[in-house]
Amino acid sequence: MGYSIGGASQKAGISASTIRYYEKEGLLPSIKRDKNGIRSFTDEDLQSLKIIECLKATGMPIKDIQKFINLCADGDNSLQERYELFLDRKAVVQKQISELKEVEKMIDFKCWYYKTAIEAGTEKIHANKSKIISTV
Amino acid sequence: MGYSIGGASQKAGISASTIRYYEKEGLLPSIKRDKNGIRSFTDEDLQSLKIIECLKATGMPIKDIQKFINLCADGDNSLQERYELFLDRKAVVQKQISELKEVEKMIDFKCWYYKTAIEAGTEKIHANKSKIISTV
DNA sequence: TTATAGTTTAAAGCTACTTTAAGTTGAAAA
DNA sequence: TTTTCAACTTAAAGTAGCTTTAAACTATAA
Repeated sequence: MGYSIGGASQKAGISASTIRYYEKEGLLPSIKRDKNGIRSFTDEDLQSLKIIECLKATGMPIKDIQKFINLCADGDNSLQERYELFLDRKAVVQKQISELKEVEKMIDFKCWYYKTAIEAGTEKIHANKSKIISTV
Repeated sequence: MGYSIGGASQKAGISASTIRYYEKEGLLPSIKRDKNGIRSFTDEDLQSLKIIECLKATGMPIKDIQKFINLCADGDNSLQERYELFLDRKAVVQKQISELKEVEKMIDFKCWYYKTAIEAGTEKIHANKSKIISTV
């Protein structure tokens, strides 16, 4: 029987309208319909959605994901190309993680900045550190 | 003298048009202009840009960043609120990091999947692992 | 003095969705 | 049996966060 779009949406944690949009953009070419035109999702379709979300999480544009989906349809001919695609994505996601760690450091600093300012009753205690601290 | 928008753009690693957009959205209320209307950025303005980028990196919408900028103008009255905002953002960024680590794991799996498939000459070696592996 | 490089604004274009509107379908309640 | 309700369908419009384009202005270097 498969899942309805509502069921697939719940299982995948993606809104139904986003799934429809992905299908329209060619990211889900294998989704079947019943005689009334209602979509029926298999477990494989849900796995495809997971891969799509994974690539999207690395910041890959929809059009590039669509190209990857096309590569999959090419079968064994595109194995090397798909391998390299994931090697590239690994580098991207590692960069993203290290950038977010820097962001976390900055946030930690701001937490300290405000905590000490609250204790002192005023932000002024951090004055004349202009090179290090902005007023924003 | 301060920096021109081009100089600020280079220093901050943000495009000039994005900076203009941020100013228009009220994220940079303190940027001065010369008599001809040309923007002049101080080092403090660049620091503000860094904080904006930091909040944006946590996925904070422009409108919420704008609210934070307004809080800053409230001075010491909003210290507690700003502190809590950064505590929230710390939790968000930590979640983002752990999610990206999961994404990296999935990519690692895909790298292994394609590497072994290339060695075998075909993706078929991974057949009947349907619960674990999708064809996409 | 005239290029050219950089600035300005407003408006249009783009991506990745989300929301709305109007219609269809199947099952449960009256 | 009828009707009502939730869930599905599509097309089109709306939104966020930029980017690009067009037309105008300005400072400096050749």
